[in-house]
Amino acid sequence: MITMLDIKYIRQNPEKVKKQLATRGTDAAEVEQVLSLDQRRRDLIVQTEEQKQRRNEISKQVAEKKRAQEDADDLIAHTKEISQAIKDYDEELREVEEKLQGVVLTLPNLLHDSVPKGESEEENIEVKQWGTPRAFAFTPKAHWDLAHDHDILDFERAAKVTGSRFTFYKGAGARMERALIQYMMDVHADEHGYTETLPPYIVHRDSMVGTGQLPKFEEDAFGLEGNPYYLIPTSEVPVVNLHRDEILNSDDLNMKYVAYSACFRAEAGSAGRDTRGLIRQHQFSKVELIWFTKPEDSYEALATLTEHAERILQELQLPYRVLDLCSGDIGFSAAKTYDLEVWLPSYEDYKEISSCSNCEDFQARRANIKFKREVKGASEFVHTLNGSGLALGRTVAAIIENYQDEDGSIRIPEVLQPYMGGKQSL
RNA sequence: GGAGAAGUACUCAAGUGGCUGAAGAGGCGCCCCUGCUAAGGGUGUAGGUCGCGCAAGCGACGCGAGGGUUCAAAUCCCUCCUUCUCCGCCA
Repeated sequence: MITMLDIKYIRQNPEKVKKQLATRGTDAAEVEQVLSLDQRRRDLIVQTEEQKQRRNEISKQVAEKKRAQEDADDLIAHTKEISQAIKDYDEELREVEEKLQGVVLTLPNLLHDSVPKGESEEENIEVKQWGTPRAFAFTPKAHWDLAHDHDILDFERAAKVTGSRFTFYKGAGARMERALIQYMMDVHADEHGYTETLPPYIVHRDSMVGTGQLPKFEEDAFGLEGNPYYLIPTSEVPVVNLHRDEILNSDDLNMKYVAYSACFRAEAGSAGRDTRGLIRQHQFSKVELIWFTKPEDSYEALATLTEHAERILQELQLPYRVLDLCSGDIGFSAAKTYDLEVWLPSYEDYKEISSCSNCEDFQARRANIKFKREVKGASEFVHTLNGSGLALGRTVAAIIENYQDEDGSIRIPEVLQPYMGGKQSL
């Protein structure tokens, strides 16, 4: 039985949970339903267990009689009845548990106390700004126009090959994305101490449930027809599930993984938004940072993880800001999230390029990931964190736009030059 | 994809219908001996989930997963998953 929110906690603090979830738009009726199903479930367990205990006792007597070569027909007849009763209780129990799971798996995580209250992204709080958006002496072009001029991104032909919201990278464009992957992986693996991974891009349903994409957001995912598989929307899914159903050694925490992968998102519900360029694609690349920590370490870890992502933006000399997401904008699995937003001249605004979240024990419960402090001690759920370090398509867009010059050339950030054969500009 | 074999506790491994939550060994804990180490002797421990209970505690489930047969299943039957070996195919 998977519990996403601790069912005991809900039972003991129903009002608190209702109030908490209301700030992220969850109806109190759902909590009520959980409570009543939980009550019914426990009643059934008590009843079925009573019967099972009786059956076990009688079975023991039957065994003794049989061994003593005595007749046990009356006892056997009695057990038959009991067994039928058990079957009936178990049947109902199964139904109740299924219903309970159905509801409980769609409840979002509880928020950390520090999360600002708010309805929408309008109410996110800016906690930091780094760098200054460049004052252009000319009218800057959007990355899709620059990319067209340089013939490094081909949206038209990608549409021909696949459909809208796909991109064909070409020449220096393809090279730049590869350079960014290399550069980011090197920084995180070599300097920040992450274990480098290259995960599967396809996972099964349980993994998607484990990290919280399913069952609630089926329409956002790409499922493989005819197979119980899904394309990953982020490498957070395979990497967090790396340790599903495991009890980790306390000495091995914190565990830090960096993963590069392509990510696939159906982007249901975002028709008409960010239709041009690299900003919103069905497939994009991302370098992702994932931590497994002890509960007491997770908020310090969130700060560190966010700094690691920020460092990439700083070294690329891209102006950005950090937002503390409000209750209405925060993701389903997260208890606390900081978004990094990079300055995009074509938007004349900041645009999300990284999202760093502490999921606390929400994913750990779903994916059953625990740790032990001592050999003989009780096991506890770990905390999981994830953050983009960074999303690559948007990084390419940001570089192209922020590094353009009046003559249409695009300079290459210094840290990236060694990864691009020493080239200094396009 | 085809044909075989196997999946038991932290690890290896016995068990083929009832007295088995599961022999044995390793490991691990404690004690003794050996002036260190290695080795030896003794002894102890067995994980997890769920429920009831203020608690001590009690109970249920559990031998890859899920069903079934039976009064009773680690043990019999079915389905699935994984691993290994052989064959085919492929980057």
